[in-house]
Amino acid sequence: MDMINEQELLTISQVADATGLSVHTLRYYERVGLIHPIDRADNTHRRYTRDDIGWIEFLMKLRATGMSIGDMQTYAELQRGGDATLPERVEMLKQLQRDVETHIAELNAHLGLIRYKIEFYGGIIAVQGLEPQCK
Amino acid sequence: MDMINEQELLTISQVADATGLSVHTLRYYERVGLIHPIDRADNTHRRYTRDDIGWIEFLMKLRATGMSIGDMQTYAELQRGGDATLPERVEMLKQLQRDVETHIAELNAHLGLIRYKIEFYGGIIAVQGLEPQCK
DNA sequence: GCTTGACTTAGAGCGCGCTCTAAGTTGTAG
DNA sequence: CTACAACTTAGAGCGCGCTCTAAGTCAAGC
Repeated sequence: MDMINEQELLTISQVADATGLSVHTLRYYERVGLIHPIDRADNTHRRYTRDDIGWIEFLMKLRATGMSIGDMQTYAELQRGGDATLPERVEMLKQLQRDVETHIAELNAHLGLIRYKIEFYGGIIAVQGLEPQCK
Repeated sequence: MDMINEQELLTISQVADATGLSVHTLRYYERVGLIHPIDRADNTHRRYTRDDIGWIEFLMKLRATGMSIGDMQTYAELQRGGDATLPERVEMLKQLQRDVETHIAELNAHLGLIRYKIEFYGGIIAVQGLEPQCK
């Protein structure tokens, strides 16, 4: 149906569409080493593989957890080091896990206060709405 | 025991210590309207009340949920409008609640992947550690 | 009288994470 | 042959949320 699917290679704008990142951001990520140097077709245009997309989607998840670009660079660098770097990567993931757990706990606590305020203010509004009739 | 507790008024650096914000940030928050113009002693130095601290701590919680300075300005402005603005403030809080709930759900999903990777990589490391002995 | 230290202001500067611009190349369609 | 669209690069610019600087005021202690 689609030539692109058959050759399994994607242009940068197709990857942008697929991931939600802009083409600018995709090039920026490659420039700073978050993505390995992408293979080229006709020797200039990037051609991404399905694996590249998988890695980019993983990067986006790391970002969404709050990991900094700097730490992601470290992680990407380790990844390129192969299995020998697995212990270090696991250590980074464990630290991230702790950070995210702490963050979620904090958000839940604040959520409790927000809900309380909504309830409390809601009660005041209800009373305000009643008063004119009561008088 | 402490004169400050008796007069219930605090200097900017005491508020910085109490809240964890820097004196720079406290002045910045006031400048941009997140904090109402603080009363002055000797007509220049700020003197914060306990209520001011309460408000600042609430601001910090809004920030920690990811609310932007812009939205906090809107909220602070409404707050100054008194009870008449309660419905609008409740609407903002309800939107914030939805956003935070969505964010927590996303973090939990990513946390699941992180835990899976820690497990998976941990397994590989264990096998790697065994191999030399097995040979 | 002089120094020290805590405060004041207006406004400049900064780190992060993109985001965009300018100028150029290449490939295809009309 | 020309126009157009999609890509390329190096590097500048931007929005956010602080963070800091410079210059000045003021009060207390030596």
